[in-house]
Amino acid sequence: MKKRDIKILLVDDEADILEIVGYNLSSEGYQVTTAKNGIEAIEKAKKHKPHLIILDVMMPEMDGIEACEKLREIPDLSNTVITFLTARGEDYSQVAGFDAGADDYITKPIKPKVLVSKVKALLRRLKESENPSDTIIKIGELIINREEYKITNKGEEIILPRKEFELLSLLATKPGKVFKREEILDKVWGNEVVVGGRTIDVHIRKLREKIGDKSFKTVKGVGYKFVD
Amino acid sequence: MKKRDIKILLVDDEADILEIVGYNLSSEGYQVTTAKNGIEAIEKAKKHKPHLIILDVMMPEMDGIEACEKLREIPDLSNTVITFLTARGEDYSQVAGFDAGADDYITKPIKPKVLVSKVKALLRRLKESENPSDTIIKIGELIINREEYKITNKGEEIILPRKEFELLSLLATKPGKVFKREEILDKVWGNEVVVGGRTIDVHIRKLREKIGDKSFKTVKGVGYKFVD
DNA sequence: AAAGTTTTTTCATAATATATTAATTGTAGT
DNA sequence: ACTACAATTAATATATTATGAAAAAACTTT
Repeated sequence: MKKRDIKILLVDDEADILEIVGYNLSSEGYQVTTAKNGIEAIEKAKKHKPHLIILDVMMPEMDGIEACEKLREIPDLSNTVITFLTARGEDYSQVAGFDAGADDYITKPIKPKVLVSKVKALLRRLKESENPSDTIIKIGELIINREEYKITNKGEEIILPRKEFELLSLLATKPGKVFKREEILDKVWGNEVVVGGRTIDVHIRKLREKIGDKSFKTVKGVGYKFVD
Repeated sequence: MKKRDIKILLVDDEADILEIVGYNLSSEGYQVTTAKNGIEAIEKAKKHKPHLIILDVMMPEMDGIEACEKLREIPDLSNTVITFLTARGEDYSQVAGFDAGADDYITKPIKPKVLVSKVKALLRRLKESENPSDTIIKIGELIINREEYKITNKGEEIILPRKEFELLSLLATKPGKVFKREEILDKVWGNEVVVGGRTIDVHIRKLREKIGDKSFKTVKGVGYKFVD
């Protein structure tokens, strides 16, 4: 996601703060919306679906904690990061804040540079969870999550030992392609390692048991392929 | 960060200078460590991870510039400010110093007041850039406050030793993700440090005892993951 | 500086999961 | 039906982790 597509909602009852913090974030390229109390915050949050909400704890009308709880109940905002603005040393509000569903807090007095770098950090977190691209391989009903070393087949979670996992990963990178035994040994075992001729078969068999017989096709004299 | 938590490493071959400068900084409330040559400086820097290093350019054994280059290569010291002590008018060493990665220089003869105010200025810079990254990590009932080095599990506060804390922090940054042993060593221990193969297991065990057995899943042959 | 405490690391051993082999049976393709 | 290769099964070997206890190192307190 590009920086200028990131929306931040800034909530504080002091106009000064809205202005200075808003200015700093805007000049970083973010889209900033402001609200001056909890009620307004919820309205605007529903409307704009911001990625990050910066929420003052002490506010008239509806305080930050209450607002946070309400915000957390809005389904569209489940991925939104919420951070509190709190006076230094207010331990109570910090703890209550986390119960209410906040992700972080920033202490007043606010130093623009600190704030901006904190915002960047929070949004980095957001970005990371955004692209699970190449760590995940999906074929039909089968999902291979390389990061979590986890397989999901027809919604059912399967845990495979390392070699099996890697063998499956390999075959699944190109469904339909026949992988020669040699190639499999090379990629899964590493070609220095010498293993007997039937080792691959055994692993294939285990995969067949766990994933499904028809998914693995034997090509006699050549190798194996994974089919959809 | 509180003043008394700020560590300064002072490096000079002249005992007089160590004493007078050290005294002035200590009485300002900083934690001062000293070294009398470059080699010792590197050892102590690795050990103490100072926030500021004041380094004499002219020293026996290993001169300041060489030491500075070496220091800059230590990963833990990437945020450390390094400043040179140099005789007035030694233009050459000043230039070379910046190439080597110094942030500032102080000219001899040293006037304590000037030095102290310079140090304060340098550390102010540090504070602003102070890594405000993911201060809070929250997973289910577990809250990790990296700023305060504190864990709260089901409302109960837990104090963990550094290594355990850092290991937990790492795993918790991506629940579900399997962290390879290698990666863990790299991020928690720093891969220059060599520890035996079973060290990670032992730390995981401690975490299991303290946080809960089911939260940590081992993936044989790969590593460990934190699960919700 | 010494004694005590906590944390970190190591090491040996047990427990377990995973990988490989080997022997046997099965089967597709000529 | 023969043959070459693959499938199967169970037994065996190997690799990897868990655990307990204790040494070493790092910190604290006196």
